[in-house]
Amino acid sequence: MAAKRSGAQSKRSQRTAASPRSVQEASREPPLSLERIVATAVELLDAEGVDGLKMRRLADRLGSGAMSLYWHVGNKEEVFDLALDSVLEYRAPPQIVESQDWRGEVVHMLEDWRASMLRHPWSASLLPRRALGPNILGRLELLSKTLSRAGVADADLNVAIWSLWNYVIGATTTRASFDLSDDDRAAAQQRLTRLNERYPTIERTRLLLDNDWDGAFRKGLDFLLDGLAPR
Amino acid sequence: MAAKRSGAQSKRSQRTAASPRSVQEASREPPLSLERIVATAVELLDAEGVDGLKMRRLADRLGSGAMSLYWHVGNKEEVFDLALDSVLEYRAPPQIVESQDWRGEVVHMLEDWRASMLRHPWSASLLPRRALGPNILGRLELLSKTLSRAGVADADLNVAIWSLWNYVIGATTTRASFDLSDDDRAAAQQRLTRLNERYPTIERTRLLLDNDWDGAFRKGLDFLLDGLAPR
DNA sequence: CGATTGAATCGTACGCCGTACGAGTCAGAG
DNA sequence: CTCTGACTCGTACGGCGTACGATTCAATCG
Repeated sequence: MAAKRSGAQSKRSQRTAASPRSVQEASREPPLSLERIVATAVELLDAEGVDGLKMRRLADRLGSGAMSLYWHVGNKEEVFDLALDSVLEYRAPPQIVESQDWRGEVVHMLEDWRASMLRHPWSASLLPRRALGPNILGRLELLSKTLSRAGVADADLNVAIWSLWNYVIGATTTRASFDLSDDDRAAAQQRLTRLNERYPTIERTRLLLDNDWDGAFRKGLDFLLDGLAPR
Repeated sequence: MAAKRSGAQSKRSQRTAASPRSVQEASREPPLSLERIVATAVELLDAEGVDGLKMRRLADRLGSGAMSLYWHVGNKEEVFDLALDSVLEYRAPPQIVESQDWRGEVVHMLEDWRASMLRHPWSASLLPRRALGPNILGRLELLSKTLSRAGVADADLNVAIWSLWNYVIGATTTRASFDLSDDDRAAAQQRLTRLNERYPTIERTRLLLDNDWDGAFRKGLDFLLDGLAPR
């Protein structure tokens, strides 16, 4: 049995350091590796979107044959999982010991989360359907720890975390998919105006035209936090 | 030019009423129609999930050739759009004139929304990426109207609506994709326990094992509404 | 040193997908 | 009877994910 690669453990990559560059002096491409594959997949996803990621195209960008990828990953789904988690790394800001400003920390992390996903819009549509990678779990852990230290009872903790998670997921997926061109938005508005008698209220408040996504995210988040932990 | 079908206008289906059953007395299958296609697509999606909907398979169920569908719909994406919106119809409960209980109405509509989507789990993953059909717009309009009558200022209305929308989207997509078997859940928990030193807090509160989705949804929604419109 | 091994690469091929195209069917109108 | 237009469908094409087996090559061992 060939065994292939087993799980998430990495045992590759102590080669470049030791080998004398091999016989082929100028083989331009560095060797394939999980890291390169994931990084290139992210590039490709950024450039072409979810539907643009094809194994053949990914291999082209890597300068390799399509089937070579399957030595490093089990299948295409795994590429999605790895690309998603790789984009969600979070380094908490440096802070002198235990900050008192738990609310600021939560807002900062969630806004960073949202920003990361909007930098890679494909990630928003992927997140809800995928396995929880280490970076995602790390964010949940941080959130949990912060809220817990802020005095939220364990009994309410899960509800609080899921509420915030829901909010972030919803806001980013919506934002990512409603990022229409101005033309599209105008068309949508026209359609809505034509149906004015059916949807008078959302037409009046210009729900579909409202462009201040960042502000709305922040305001809504504040409301939610108010509800979760009244000051 | 063949013109095909133009938009959403329906001009079909005044045939069954008038025709004398045709020559072929026992052509078992009723004729193709948008309604039948959408209804069958929903069945198929329920049975096989998003990836299980193939044009050929859909045609099989309808007893027609695969290409016949393309007379009624433009492409596969349109089938998704129509199936999604068809599943989100909402009939507001009968109520004597203007109810005072705006909060109850909102909660009822949103819980119904969530229930509808969980009855058809594929719909949750589709919703954020799709066009707004009439049923979805109808729900937004109802939400908007109710909150407005409850006294929410127009300036805050959009934020309130999007916050609730985000919450529902996030909760349903998460719930639909985390609906693991007990085995899966146990495996996830094991993995988490093995990494206990990395994620102690979410391990302690059993975040991934918490099974009370309905209760969490309701509680989180209450928190959010508290924040949006303090009683 | 040559033989062996196992990690890594890749060419070919298979089955399935969405759907373009154009030929067929058939009811009703002229 | 002919014509027309709504509707159906068989065939075919290009592209997809990936199974499979051959191939390459550096490291290892007798």
